[in-house]
Amino acid sequence: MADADIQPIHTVARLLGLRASAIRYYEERGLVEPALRLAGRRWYSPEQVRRLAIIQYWQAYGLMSLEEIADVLAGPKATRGWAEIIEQRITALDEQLREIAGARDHLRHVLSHHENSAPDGCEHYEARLFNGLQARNRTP
Amino acid sequence: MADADIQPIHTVARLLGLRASAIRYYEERGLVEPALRLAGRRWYSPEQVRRLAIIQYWQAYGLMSLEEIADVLAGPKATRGWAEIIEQRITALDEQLREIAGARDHLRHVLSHHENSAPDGCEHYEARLFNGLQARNRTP
DNA sequence: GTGCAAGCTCAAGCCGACTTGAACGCAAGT
DNA sequence: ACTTGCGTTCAAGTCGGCTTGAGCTTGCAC
Repeated sequence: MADADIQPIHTVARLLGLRASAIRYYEERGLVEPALRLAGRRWYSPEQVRRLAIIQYWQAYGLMSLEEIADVLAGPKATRGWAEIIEQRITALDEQLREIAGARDHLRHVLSHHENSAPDGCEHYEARLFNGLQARNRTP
Repeated sequence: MADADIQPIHTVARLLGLRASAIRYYEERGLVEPALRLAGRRWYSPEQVRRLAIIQYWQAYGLMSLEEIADVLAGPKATRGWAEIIEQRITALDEQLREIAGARDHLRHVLSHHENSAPDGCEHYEARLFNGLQARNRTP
């Protein structure tokens, strides 16, 4: 019954909505390995499929780079900064949530107040636009 | 007094936290033009600076591609789908907000429940991971 | 008038995340 | 025996968004 769960690359790819080439690429980058190779061909166990799903999930919308995912998946044994990476990510995601919500409201505003004009040249923008700026310019 | 508001490229770049090369690139892609050229050199009015700020704001976090921003900035006169582009973006941003919030909670969970183990191999994941999958696999 | 920093243009390079193409391997069906 | 159809490797290409480098021009200070 255990062997029935093991799947070839295209099956996994189709299940996850990935291309086989992407899976091979993840392997090349050290993120995942097939459970087994038969005559050179890759076979994946449910465990690896889950791992691929995690990779895909974390990587969606560019939330984490493959390298960061690799670090996190390697776990505490391999990476000193494991928890730190995740904490940083959480902070970054919170920031990102605020930014995106702001951008969305901003677009809603454009839609409701500027139906007959290009969206630039409106004073309503100023505040939001340049608030963001001040935040960004603290660093450089 | 109006002329006092007009600024050369590096001043604008510094103000916005951009590189001059990025501003030239935006111009090449048709997103912005200097108000004036003196002996070939670019000078920007507050209007253009605002436009650059908009570009930067919308482009942050890959929320919109430069091409989409160009379309939206071109306005109703130039683009039939102006409002549609923005509506699509709003929808996409809402979706993105949900995804990112989910990912953040997910990471929080990893942090609190897996301090001593690699984050894969945990059943808590399954639901969220494969829910997302089902959504993604409706299309292909 | 001589330097030299800053600007300009144009082409090429870079990064991440893949995809694509060429050339080949292996196993099953007819 | 041979074709079909995935599979494999490795190198090179693609895309977006810039950056960098070469080679030339300008503006300003001394």
